[in-house]
Amino acid sequence: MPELPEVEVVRAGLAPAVSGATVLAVTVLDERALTRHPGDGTHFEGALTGRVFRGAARRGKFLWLPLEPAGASLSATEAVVGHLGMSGQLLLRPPGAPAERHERVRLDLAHPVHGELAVVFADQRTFGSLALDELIPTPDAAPGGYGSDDAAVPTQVAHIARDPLDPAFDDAVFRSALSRKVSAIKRVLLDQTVVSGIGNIYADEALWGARLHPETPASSLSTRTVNRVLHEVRAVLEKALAEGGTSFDAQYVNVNGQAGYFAHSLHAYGRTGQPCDRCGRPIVRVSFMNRSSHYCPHCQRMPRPA
DNA sequence: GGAATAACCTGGATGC
DNA sequence: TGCATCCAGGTTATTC
Repeated sequence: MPELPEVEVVRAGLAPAVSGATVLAVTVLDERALTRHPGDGTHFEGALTGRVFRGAARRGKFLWLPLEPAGASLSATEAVVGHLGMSGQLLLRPPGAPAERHERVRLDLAHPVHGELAVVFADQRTFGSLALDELIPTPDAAPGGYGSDDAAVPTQVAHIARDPLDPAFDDAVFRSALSRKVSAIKRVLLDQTVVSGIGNIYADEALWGARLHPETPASSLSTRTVNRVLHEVRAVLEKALAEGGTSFDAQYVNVNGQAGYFAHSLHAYGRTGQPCDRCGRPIVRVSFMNRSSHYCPHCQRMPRPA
């Protein structure tokens, strides 16, 4: 499932291909891919055709492609915002390539150096989406996301917190937010308004690394423990990024359709019944927030109530 | 206002 | 073999 490392791999692959490229044509095959777009498919096609992309940026699991000002919107700044949901893929294909399975939207581009190419948005479970959105200034005047120097962020991403790998991420703000949350630490890690980019896989992995039970109340954690959680979150995200992300099946691939290798490095997620890499006792799986939590009941014990 | 829960969605895996 | 059911989970609307 695309979390921060997977989305960053996609962003890094898209950036050189779309920067400076002109949109020749847009084909919307399934309007369910435009649930976040304010208009219909025809509007999306008309609004994008002829526009020029400036690059590719990302915050958490959201990525966006800023556009050069054009036509009536000379004074406005806009971007195509994308979210991969659970199964979305953004693929680079040669012009005229046959339709991908579950292809929803195709952008035909002309790049000044690379020539013509197609950006294909394919999505099996249709949780992902594309949208044309306005860019607004960031409150802290720092770059809106990784991959862009512009202090701007799409309106649809403005409520999302910065991710732990963002140079502008404020550790003190994160510690303060946790101290006010009575919810379980895993629930807080999945809350994209507190810290972005972490999904079920990396939350389980970071908590395993920090030796914390997923149900531990966030507000009960000491400053030292919160720092340990942050350290583990960053470590697991950076390692996953270096290994190209986590792929269990065909649901996550980079822009060239290749899978990542981080699934081989997992310690907790998806290892139900297998021995813990620290103590050898079996990893357990429990239901949590309509999904699953994987942890070692020996290494990650629930603290006793005060 | 904060926290918890349900709904959205498709296809693979599993059981009968 | 075919059908029904379960499961995966990011985001958001709804409910408490």
